[in-house]
Amino acid sequence: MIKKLSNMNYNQKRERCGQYIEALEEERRKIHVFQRELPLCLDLVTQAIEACKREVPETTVENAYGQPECSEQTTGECGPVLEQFLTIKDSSTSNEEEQEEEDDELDDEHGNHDPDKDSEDKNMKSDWLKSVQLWNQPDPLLLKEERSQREMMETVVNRDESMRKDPATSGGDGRKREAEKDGGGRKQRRCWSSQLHRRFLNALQHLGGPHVATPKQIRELMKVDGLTNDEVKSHLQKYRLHTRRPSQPAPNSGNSQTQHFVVVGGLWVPQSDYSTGKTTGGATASGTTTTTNTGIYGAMAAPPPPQWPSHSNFRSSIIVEEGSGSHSEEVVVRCSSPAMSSSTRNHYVKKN
DNA sequence: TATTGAATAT
DNA sequence: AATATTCAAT
Repeated sequence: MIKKLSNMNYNQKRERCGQYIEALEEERRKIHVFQRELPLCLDLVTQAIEACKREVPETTVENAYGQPECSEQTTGECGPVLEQFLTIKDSSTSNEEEQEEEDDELDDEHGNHDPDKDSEDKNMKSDWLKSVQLWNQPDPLLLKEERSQREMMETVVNRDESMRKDPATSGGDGRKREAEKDGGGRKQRRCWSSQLHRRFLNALQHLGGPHVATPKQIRELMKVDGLTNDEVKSHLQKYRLHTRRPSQPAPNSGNSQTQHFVVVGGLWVPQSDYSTGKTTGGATASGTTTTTNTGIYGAMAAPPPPQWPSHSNFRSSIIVEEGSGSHSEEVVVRCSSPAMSSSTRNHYVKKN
């Protein structure tokens, strides 16, 4: 009896998986059109499909008892991905959402099981862990090993929640108390972790570039609570500064401008950052990629492009569209971002 | 007043 | 260099 039941159950689930795969494949077909704009998307969907296929077809017999779950308690890697996509599927086809999820997801993945990375990446990892709360919470002494697992899981599940939770509220002493205590003291510095910065960039992207994005908008898009307008403003200011045309401060000697950039929503971003280098299929936007590339965020540690220190978060340079093609092999991808169209301050399109 | 960008200050 | 704060303009 029970046997039968569970069997049924399994078959059902299996069927569901099949349907799911179909759905995914359809989705992939759709996305495929935007291969250039959403290479990561494509990649992820592809991966998901593959993962599903891997899990479903084979394990017919053994799994009858083992782990009938296809989408629930899946083993490690597949789980999160599936859930992610399920969510996406549920929330219908909102491109922006998708994109956002994408990025986060991507980061997670890289931060977790990318094999080839060392010193730099260890930093990344711990950083990633620390920035589960995005703020600099004073607990660098905990062992990463144990925590990593636990927190990773937690984070994957309700990553967003934990993020927008107020640090002061959740046990840690935030900047608040000190600030309150000492009325005249300065605010505690906000540390822009790469995660935070990523969200920043993301928002920027959605808003159509640093020139059109406004601090408030950015803050709202980032959905990181506790984050202040002023903080964003400051960060934005710095970003803009560093993002200007590298003219004087770049004593870049014979640096061959071989950096490949991608314009996405008005954002110039090193191709490596955008396509994460881990492209499957032809997703690589025009295969110029120097495969050695590594980005700050994901699994890459590329040499600082034009003038940025490698430890810096800002790796993109905004360059207003101009034909003066001094950059040899730039790839221009235009991504119709919602904010691009609706913005009173679109003056950034001004050429030269 | 609220928001913003630039200039300063730390 | 990276944030915070101040200031003037909108």
